[in-house]
Amino acid sequence: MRSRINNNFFTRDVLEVAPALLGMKLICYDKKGLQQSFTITETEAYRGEEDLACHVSKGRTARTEIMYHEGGVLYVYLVYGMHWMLNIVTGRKEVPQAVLLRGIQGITGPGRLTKALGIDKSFNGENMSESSRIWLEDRVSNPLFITTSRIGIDYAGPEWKNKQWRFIVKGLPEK
DNA sequence: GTAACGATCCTC
DNA sequence: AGGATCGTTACA
Repeated sequence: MRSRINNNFFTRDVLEVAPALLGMKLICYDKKGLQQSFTITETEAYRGEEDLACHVSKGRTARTEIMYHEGGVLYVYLVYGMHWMLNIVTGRKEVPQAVLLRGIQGITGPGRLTKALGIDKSFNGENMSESSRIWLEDRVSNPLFITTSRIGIDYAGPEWKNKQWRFIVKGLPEK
């Protein structure tokens, strides 16, 4: 029996948490109230105000306030007017970081992921170690993974664009 | 009040 | 290659 991941896991640095999420089970109730289970296959790290790809680099605002919370809560926001992005806040209080969930088994792409799970704005701020509708369960083994640069952040400039902060389970089936 | 811009995805 | 589509943000 796997156990629910508690807050000690999320309060670590995002660069530890992002790869450690690979292979974990994301349990979530869908729109019909049915419990669904998904293996996490792709994540991306966003780390602090100095990281020009991270939303908090543009200042502490109403939207990004949740990233300053202690790790373990969700940061959900809308991009391009139509896609919800699901992030897990990490690190200690006042240390703004988050992991973007980009893929789960059978589904690639952060927008497709939230659509499949029924994630929307109502999940913003949800606590992963206490929520009754979404949580994580420990992995059985540590999957091998590769790293690449992050996607869709050209505006952040080469230094941050080139950080190998995207983590993908190795050997995923094609499409 | 207005305007610009996305941590994307689908279709052509 | 281009369009969809709207919340957030900055600025007047």
